[in-house]
Amino acid sequence: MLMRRSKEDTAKTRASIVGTASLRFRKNGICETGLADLMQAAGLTHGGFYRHFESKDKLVAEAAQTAFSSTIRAMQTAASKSRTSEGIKAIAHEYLSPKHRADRAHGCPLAALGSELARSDKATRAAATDGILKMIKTVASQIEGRSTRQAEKVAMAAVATMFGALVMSRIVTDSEMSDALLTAAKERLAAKD
Amino acid sequence: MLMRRSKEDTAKTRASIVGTASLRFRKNGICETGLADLMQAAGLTHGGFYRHFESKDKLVAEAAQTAFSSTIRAMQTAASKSRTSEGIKAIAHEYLSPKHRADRAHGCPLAALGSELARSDKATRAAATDGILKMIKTVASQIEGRSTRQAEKVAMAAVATMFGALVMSRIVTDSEMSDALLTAAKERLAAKD
DNA sequence: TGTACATCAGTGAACGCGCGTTCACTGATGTAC
DNA sequence: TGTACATCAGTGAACGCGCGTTCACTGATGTAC
Repeated sequence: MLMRRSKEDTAKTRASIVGTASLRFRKNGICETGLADLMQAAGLTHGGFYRHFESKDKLVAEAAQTAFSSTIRAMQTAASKSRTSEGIKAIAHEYLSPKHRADRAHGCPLAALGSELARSDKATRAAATDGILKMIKTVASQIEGRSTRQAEKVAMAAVATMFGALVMSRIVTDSEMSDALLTAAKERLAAKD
Repeated sequence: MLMRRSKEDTAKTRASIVGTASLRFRKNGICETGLADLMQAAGLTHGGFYRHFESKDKLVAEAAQTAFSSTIRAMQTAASKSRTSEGIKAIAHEYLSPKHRADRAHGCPLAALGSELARSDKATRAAATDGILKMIKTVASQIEGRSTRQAEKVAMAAVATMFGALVMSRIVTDSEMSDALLTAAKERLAAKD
């Protein structure tokens, strides 16, 4: 049993708790995820939690930020693989895929936790706001022939459509309807307006 | 202290529990709402809960159904007040209003509980599926000049856009951005595709 | 560079609390005769 | 129609459990001399 670690180890432990939390919150929900389980999943005992975080709420804010970052990165990667004119289609193809639908833990935190985030404290909502804005800007950057302002408006609606469709596709018990929701959103995003 | 009630009273009590639950779940979340608080809000003690429901999960499924019904009714009412060609605009105007954004308890359960519903048991998700389908059909009935199948596809994307935008507008801490999200979705829905 | 000591990451037991659920009890309702 | 009794809605105390959080303790790290 090792006690006090080097500063490097401490930072690694902290990052591991945040990373584990960002997966488990997305998979099972924030309220439904206990700190003891979480710490065990990160290979630690629950007592040590408060050496790294003031409260569960503080961890939630950090875990949300981490989750948004990784989703934004995935969107940028998807877009970078195609011409700008096809960028939105590429993002939508990944976002609205059966793979993303099936893997909440590694997917968009907005889709995994949206309604819980709306009830979270200021710090978590601020982190989510930043993440949402970056998602919108990422999508907007793929829109040609419009002012930044107009492109962002279109991007806001596009993100809403993708996120809304993915959540519904996850709720629905009818698999044909679930697929249809993903397809309908994809077609809508591909259409000129 | 009155004991056993008439059948009529029993039915009223049951309906009151479901109604109270549908409000409180939407306001505070399902996991965050305790049965003791819930029963107290309905004017009862917690012990009596199991005379009406097998478990909390069973109540959740019924409360979801109730919440969806009232939202669908509101959509139908909004649409019925305008010409069919303007029906979607009328629905979007209500759905994407600051009033709806501010009042989770009486609003759309998909927006209030979306990500929690995705993690709920089969019965609750089945109730939500029914509600989502009826919402889509309500919107689709306002679309002219398309086959039923095509109208439903467009309606799926429209519901996704409205629901997604409302949830984001509730999360965001920047009130200008929150308004912009509602407006952007409204404009997108008003546009011909 | 080597030694003495303060720091603090991590442990594991314990805190009070509220959770969903169960149960013995009460007494008006509804039923059987 | 009137009486005797079974039903069961609602009460309030209790169940075990897991929650977020606290704390005394351990001992390697990092620092001061």
